[in-house]
Amino acid sequence: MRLSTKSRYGLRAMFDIAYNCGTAPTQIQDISRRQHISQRYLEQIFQSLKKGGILKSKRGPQGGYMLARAPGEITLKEIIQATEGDLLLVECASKGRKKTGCEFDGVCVTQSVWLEAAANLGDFFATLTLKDLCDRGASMGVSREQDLRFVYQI
Amino acid sequence: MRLSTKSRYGLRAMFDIAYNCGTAPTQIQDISRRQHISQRYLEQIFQSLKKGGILKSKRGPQGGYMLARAPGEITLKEIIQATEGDLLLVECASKGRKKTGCEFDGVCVTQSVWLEAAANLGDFFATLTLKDLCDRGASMGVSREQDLRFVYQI
DNA sequence: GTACATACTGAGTTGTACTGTCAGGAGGTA
DNA sequence: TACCTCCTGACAGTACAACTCAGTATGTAC
Repeated sequence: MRLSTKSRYGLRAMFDIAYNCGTAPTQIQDISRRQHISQRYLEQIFQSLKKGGILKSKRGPQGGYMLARAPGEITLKEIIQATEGDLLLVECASKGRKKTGCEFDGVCVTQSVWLEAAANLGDFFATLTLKDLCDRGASMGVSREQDLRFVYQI
Repeated sequence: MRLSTKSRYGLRAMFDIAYNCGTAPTQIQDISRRQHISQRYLEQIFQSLKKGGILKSKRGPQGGYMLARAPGEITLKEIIQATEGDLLLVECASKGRKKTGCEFDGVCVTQSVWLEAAANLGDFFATLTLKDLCDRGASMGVSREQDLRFVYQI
């Protein structure tokens, strides 16, 4: 049971934007450099996050990506759901979706367990926001990069 | 993020043993038939469960598999750990193990999140035992198979 | 309206781990 | 000795994750 790298990278990138930049658009190449994630791959991940409604983009010079809402309003659950597609532990526990094809669907003791566990995990991630991560970062002393563009623009 | 089929099948099989049979050895072919899991594949899974110390086996005629402890003493956490190998959400959050190779190891905000989430999930599975599942099965009205061997042995 | 910077899209590639299958061996019981 | 059951390791196929690439669209500045 592993989260895909899309979730791991996605969370790191979202944190990176929230932590290093305020409301200014962040370019993908900067995030790529800071987080050591392939630029091309990040582009792909960011499309998922955009579809999830938690990331906005702006094209052209001085363009880039920015959070769609305030960091305190974006939960980790949303981020993981956007990158992972869902928050299920097993395929057959997709409550409310169309039939799963499992012959034991509905009369399976373990199915109920997977459902509860997934809900449990979802609740945990829902309690955390990007702002919480920023606070952690600050207290852990994670270095915060100055936005170099302003330096050169003086 | 999905659990492997080894965990799903493993839990189903453990439940099957606890639910359908008491202390008598259960043969793999019976479990295979009831749970619709390939016999060969089950053998493989059961080796993991044996290594985890929650399943015992007996060879020869009237042999089979039995729970190593009482159903109330076997938690789902043990079962999943035995089949899954661990209970991590990401590779880099393997607390206490040797270095993971991640360049952000130790100074990563997200790492701490994955650790907590995994601990959370582990705690959830630790609160449930096979006995709990049997209770659920009974109240859900899951059919319990009579042990056919005794019928034919009259 | 040209040049440039940035995001956007979809198709390709590669590796590896999951999900089994198979053949044969080992160990008990009668 | 015969049979039953578990045990083991090797093997195969397939799907998916994890990227990579080429090219396109769209916005800003001059």
